Amino acid sequence: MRENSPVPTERTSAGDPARTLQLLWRDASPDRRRGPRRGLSIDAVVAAATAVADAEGLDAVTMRRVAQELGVVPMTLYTYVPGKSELLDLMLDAAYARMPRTDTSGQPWRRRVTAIAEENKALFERHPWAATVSTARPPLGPGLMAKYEHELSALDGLGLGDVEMDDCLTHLLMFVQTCARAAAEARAVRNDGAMSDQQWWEANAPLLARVLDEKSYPRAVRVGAAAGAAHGSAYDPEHAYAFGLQRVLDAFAALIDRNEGAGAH
Amino acid sequence: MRENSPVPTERTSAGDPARTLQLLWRDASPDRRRGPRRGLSIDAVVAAATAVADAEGLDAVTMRRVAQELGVVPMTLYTYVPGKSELLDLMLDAAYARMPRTDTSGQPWRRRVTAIAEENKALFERHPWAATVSTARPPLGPGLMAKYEHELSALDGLGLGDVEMDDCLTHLLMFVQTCARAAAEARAVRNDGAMSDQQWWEANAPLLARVLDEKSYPRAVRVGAAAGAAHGSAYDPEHAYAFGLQRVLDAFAALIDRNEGAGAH
DNA sequence: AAGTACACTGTACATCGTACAGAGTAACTG
DNA sequence: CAGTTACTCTGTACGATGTACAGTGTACTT
Repeated sequence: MRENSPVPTERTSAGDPARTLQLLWRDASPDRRRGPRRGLSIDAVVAAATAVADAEGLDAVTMRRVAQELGVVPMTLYTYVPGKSELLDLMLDAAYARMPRTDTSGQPWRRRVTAIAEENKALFERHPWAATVSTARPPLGPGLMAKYEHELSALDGLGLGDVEMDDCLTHLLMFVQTCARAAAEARAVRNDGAMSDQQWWEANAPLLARVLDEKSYPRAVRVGAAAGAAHGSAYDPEHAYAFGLQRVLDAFAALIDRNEGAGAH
Repeated sequence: MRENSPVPTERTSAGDPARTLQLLWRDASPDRRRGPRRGLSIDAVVAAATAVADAEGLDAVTMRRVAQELGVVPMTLYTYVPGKSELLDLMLDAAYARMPRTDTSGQPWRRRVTAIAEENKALFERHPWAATVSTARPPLGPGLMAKYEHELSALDGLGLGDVEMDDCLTHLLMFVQTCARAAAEARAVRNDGAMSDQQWWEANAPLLARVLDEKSYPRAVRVGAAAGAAHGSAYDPEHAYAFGLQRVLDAFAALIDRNEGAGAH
């Protein structure tokens, strides 16, 4: 039997924001700490948690598991990190910080924007869990800041206003993250139960055919069949990304042209 | 202290797919059932769960809670539904089924597509939890089918191929759902802890100002400030939706024009 | 009247984040 | 040097969750 429950979106940034910021920026108040020397470091904890998440998904990242990975009892982690949410914040910001940022200055804007999309896609491929961490109240750490600065530079000089630049970037990043999340879910479902995509469709097809007559749902049946045939399966995340990215680029083109037209007069 | 853990995306469709389909289509094998009469109905269970989810969010939807709402012991629910995932499937498909579907035939395509977006936006406003339920392996019930059929009709007759129609619809729906999810998360964060958005920023501002010098992140500081000033807060879901929808429409326009151009010759 | 399939109940388990209280250690204070 | 204090690390414990499993009683079929 598979777990069939809601897909949890993990929240970040729960506790004291100031403390969280200090952690993100590694602003350890260098008071000569008294007691025993610390056996670990924040970075070690973050690295261990990230390793677990990369290898086995976010669900496997439990305080118990991370502690075990570090040869320590679970509660020990709480001397490094206020709680699990903050740990996720740190993981995410660290992942942002590690992203390679290719310099595309001088290249045409479509290539620049595509590079941003690809960099984010690569992030979510290396760290699928990152796509499923909620970023309401994002981790305002050095990683996110460097990422934001870098990505804005790809949208600079196109005649967009500051707010428009932010809007466009948000739009693009939401798109890439949504694709990554969908891909991660698709992968999770595939590996989850004993049931492959194929088996699932084979199990559903007969009953579905009986109940889904072409008279009631003519377009749905036709288009669903066409789409299913085009990409091999019910849903092809890679195709959705490729298609969607072209749409986003077209949309930006229209916006830029409009601004140029307005600016030209 | 707030919960700071990952935001769970609930999964659907875990158990036997055939059984799930039977439930979705209410294909109760009408074998003369033997034992005592059932005190409840699937619809009652789904309605109770939906009411809880609407009022208190998906986290409040536990088997214990739904059972209590129905004056029944938790395990009783399992005689109506194989598990929680299937319950979520049923909730979602029922919500799809209830969506009002405005007839926009004859109207210009931008208005038709906008109507689709608005209908989905309204769904997620009435049922915020619906945006957070994962739909890898969506609930292939009558609600989804009716929704799919209806939405395809808005994209019909524009010169798009069948696969393109599906791609466009997927792109649009992913966009709306992502906005709704972000809005739901923003709302959750607001109501979650004792901390309002304002308090959070006020708590963060001093430390952030100290660490975020304009030399290192010139664009980020400038654009971030501009965006924050434009909409009142750090993130304005309503604005992101309005902006993004125009982009999606522009993108569809480009695709349609291209097809017309190709078709014209 | 006997048998059977089913609805419903109660208890129980593993898992999670983390509160809380204790034990030991190193630096500061005198 | 001794005493205090702040800190690290540990062990135990709690409430919550989905649901497996083993009853208990009911209404239909034979």
